[in-house]
Amino acid sequence: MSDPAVSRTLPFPPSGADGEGAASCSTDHPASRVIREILARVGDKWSLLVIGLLHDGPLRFTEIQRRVDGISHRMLTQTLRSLQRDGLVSRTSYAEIPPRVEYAVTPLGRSLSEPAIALAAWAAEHHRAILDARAEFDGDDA
Amino acid sequence: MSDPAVSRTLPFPPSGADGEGAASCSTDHPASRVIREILARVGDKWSLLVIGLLHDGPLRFTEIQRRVDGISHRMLTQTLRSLQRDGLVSRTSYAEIPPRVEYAVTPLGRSLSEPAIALAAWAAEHHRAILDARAEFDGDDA
DNA sequence: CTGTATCCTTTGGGATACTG
DNA sequence: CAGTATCCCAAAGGATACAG
Repeated sequence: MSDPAVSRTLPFPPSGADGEGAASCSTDHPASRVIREILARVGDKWSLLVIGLLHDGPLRFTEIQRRVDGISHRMLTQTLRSLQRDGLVSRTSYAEIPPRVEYAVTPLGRSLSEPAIALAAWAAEHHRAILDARAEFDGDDA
Repeated sequence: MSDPAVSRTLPFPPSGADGEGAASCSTDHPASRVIREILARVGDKWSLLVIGLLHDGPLRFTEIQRRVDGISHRMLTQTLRSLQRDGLVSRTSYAEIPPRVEYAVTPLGRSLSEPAIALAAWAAEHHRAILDARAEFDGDDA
């Protein structure tokens, strides 16, 4: 893990001290935009799931659908298009009958796995604590 | 391999060396549920934003609303309730007139900032690559 | 098998008015 | 100031049918 200049700062400077400089940001909330963009990209219901699944190796359309439990035909197509568009997965179609298409994560997509896994690890670690807090909040009127 | 010789466009090992162990999907999909739960929790439009904002220190309701650009009164209440319920932020109300309520991140909420920041760092780092990939995908029919 | 288009239900979320 | 409730619209997403 390489953490060059991204020290343990907060995602939100109190009054807009910009350190990212990702694009043309002349507005007031630079880090907000960053977080918003991640969420817009991988915050949907299936993207991270597909990325994680393909981490093991290339898979065909139907195989992905079989493995990602609950995803609809429509959403899988849509998710894969979106990921492909952003350069996170690659699509390779073979001119055969019946048609065969394989999807694989790109290096960029693979690099996303690292923070994603970190987040998943956090969830796994604190899952119980959240459930406890929730239970206490819900039925605390005792 | 009973596979016809078709040139693969991508140099990808079928099984990457996974060192994390937290989100590997090879055997079952235990990570799917975990990822789904995180996304359901912090994948919404405002939760991470509020968590990040409160990282600096406790803030009052109106102050949060002022700082999180674009959030509506309704969504702020709802977001704070949700975060409080999950034990990520704490709510302290002072019996004064006019009423004063302060919100602060709990240790649990603070621990979430770390992977969240990692994800934000990833986004900042690869933002340009994504934009490039997208531009190429969109207007590639030249 | 893979992909697109249509339909329809559910949910997220903004605006606003009202209460303590 | 902080919170709740109502209304309403737009986006997400599932089901299905159809095409290559």
